[in-house]
Amino acid sequence: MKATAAVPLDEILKAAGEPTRLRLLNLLRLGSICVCDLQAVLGIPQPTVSRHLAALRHAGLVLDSRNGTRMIYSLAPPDNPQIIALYQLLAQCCPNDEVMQADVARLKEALEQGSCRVEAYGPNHSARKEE
Amino acid sequence: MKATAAVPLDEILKAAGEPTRLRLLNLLRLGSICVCDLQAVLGIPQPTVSRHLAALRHAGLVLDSRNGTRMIYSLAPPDNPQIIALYQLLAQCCPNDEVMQADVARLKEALEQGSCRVEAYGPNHSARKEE
DNA sequence: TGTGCTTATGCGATTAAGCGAATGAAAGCT
DNA sequence: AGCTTTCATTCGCTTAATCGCATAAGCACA
Repeated sequence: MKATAAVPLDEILKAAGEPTRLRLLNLLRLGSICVCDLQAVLGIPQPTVSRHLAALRHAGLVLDSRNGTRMIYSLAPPDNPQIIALYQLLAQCCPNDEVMQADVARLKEALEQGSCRVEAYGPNHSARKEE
Repeated sequence: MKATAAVPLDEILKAAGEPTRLRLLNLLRLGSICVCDLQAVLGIPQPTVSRHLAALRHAGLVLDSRNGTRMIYSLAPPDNPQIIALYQLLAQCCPNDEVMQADVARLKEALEQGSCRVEAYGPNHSARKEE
């Protein structure tokens, strides 16, 4: 029963080392979000969002779970040193980034309007890993 | 007098998200090392080492200084949150990597034989930044 | 089954990354 | 100056990454 299949550190950093994927990771720090909401916040085509999310999933950085027709994405649980350290890095650096600040602002605005739904993390959070 | 010219986080992660560059960063955690010694430890062609070091330098992750015919590379000083967080990540993850363990072992072996020279960090450490 | 909504994937084109081999460039030594 | 050592850069090539567009696949509901 292995954890996240031990993704090499260079692959983790490569997955995170892309502007759009960093924005996705930053948004997912707030909770689980579906693809269409992520697309709306980022303002980029849906296939692009989906592909970047797939890249993050292959690197073991996010998990997905289906809710009806929607795929809910969330950050992978910090169950190994690499993920833990990366999340610390995100927590320290993302709040200083203007683009990410704007993303969070748009997400919260959509939240108040009820046009999207961010599920906060909880104990009963079943999500499949990898592939 | 700005620090490291504020390299975006995604560029920093992209620079670090490559196997050879990660090995270079890990070795430089031990001190400043010249190109030829890095080449010997990694066992890869010299132009390849030089190119990867240039990529790390453009990302603000390493500094270089000339000593005679040799270029001495060293980790950039942790003068901003991004660099600090990255170094924490390296410190937590690199010791668990077998390849990097072997690199360090080879470097220390070369050190004992006197065939290379690692300069530990000190106060009188002048190195030029960027370009 | 058919329709609509949401997400994933295939395809083609563009761009970027990486490497090997050769060449340049800089410094020290005789 | 000539030679050696050390390092950077160029060229050509191969491979990988990214994107836009179109299309397929999965689910819900009538």
